[in-house]
Amino acid sequence: MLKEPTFVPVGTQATVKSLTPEDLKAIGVEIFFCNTYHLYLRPGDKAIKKFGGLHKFTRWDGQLITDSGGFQVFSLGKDHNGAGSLIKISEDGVEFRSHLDGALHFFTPEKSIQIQHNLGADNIIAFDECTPYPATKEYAQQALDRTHRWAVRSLIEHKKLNKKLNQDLKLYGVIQGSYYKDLRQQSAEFICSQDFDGIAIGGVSVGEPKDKMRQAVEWVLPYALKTGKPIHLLGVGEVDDLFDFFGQGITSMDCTLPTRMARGGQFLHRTGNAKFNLKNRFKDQIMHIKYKNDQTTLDKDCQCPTCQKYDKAYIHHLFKTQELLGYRLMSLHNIYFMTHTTQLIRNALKDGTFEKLKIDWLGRL
RNA sequence: CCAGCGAGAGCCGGGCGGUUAGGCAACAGUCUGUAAAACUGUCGUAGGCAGGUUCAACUCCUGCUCGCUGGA
Repeated sequence: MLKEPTFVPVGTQATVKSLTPEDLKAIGVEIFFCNTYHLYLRPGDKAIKKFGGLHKFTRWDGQLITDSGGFQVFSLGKDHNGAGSLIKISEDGVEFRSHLDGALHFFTPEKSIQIQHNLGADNIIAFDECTPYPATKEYAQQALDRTHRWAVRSLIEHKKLNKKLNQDLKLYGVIQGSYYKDLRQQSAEFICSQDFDGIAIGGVSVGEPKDKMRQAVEWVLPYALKTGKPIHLLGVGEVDDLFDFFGQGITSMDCTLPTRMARGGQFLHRTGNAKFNLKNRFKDQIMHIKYKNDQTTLDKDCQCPTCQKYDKAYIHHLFKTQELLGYRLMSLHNIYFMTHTTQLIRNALKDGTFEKLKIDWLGRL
């Protein structure tokens, strides 16, 4: 499990897109996040189990965490360009229509946990519903109660399997509650009272304004901190989030953003001291015409493998020509930026210099 | 010299007497437990030139220019 602030890149299909395990090691990655739903569909959890589990399959000897499929209840539930919802939720579980071939699959909490045990990540997550935003209070309450019942079922199945398979996977329970204070607190109280190994905060970064997200986390944090267990913030990871949440005791967060942005040509960087916290302060687009002849690196003083050798003009060219190397170099850089910044935060928290560091970066506390 | 065909935005290109072609490129924006090497927006009254017919022409007609093909 993760004891210190850790940024967790996302490798949905058992790969952080475009990078090898050696790359990940080189840029300070300790753990990455795989997905139960996607790996269940392809290549299949049983296949992965036969290969000896995710670690052997991927040749990654660091830690791994799998998501339960709970986020897909949200993301596949949305209409994508009028394609219609691919899921149906009931008390027992969720009916998924595969986005690959339309076939029906049914996930229950037990099934999600079974799949996750087959996949064999070090850390796994209870099956939940990532509540869409906005949600009515009635719906949020109903979804929350169901998620709690699923949490208990997940926990029971997990303990059973850990014993049966002689494994010691760690299970995170997920707090939901949408954007209602009493529901969030109710959820925090319940999840924190159960025998989970870690606490995850979910249902955030689903389209809500950022101040609401911060508030929802703050409602819940006192309960989670009291348990002394690792606290994972699901799906969050803009640069300012690292400071806002690690600073308050969150121990890990995962996010697709650094890798997804990388593939879109956006690179993370830090330029000078911020007097105020401009949106987009930490990101820029390599394909902008102004970088066509720019022979400086993506970020001044960056120690990542990309910035050790390559300049903006070259990476600009790789993106304009859609060369695969561009995605790779940019992913290396962005993830390094996240892990390195997290490392700075770790150190500052130990030294007691965190507030100074945060003001230095964000221009605020 | 004659005949046939063709000419459209930076490039390619379908259609049509009236109302957005479309694609690519270019430029910009968006992305927070990945249906994402994705998505969105902008590319300005573009129609080889000159006339004619018509309420209305990129579309029909005439001439010219240029290009391709074939023939003397």
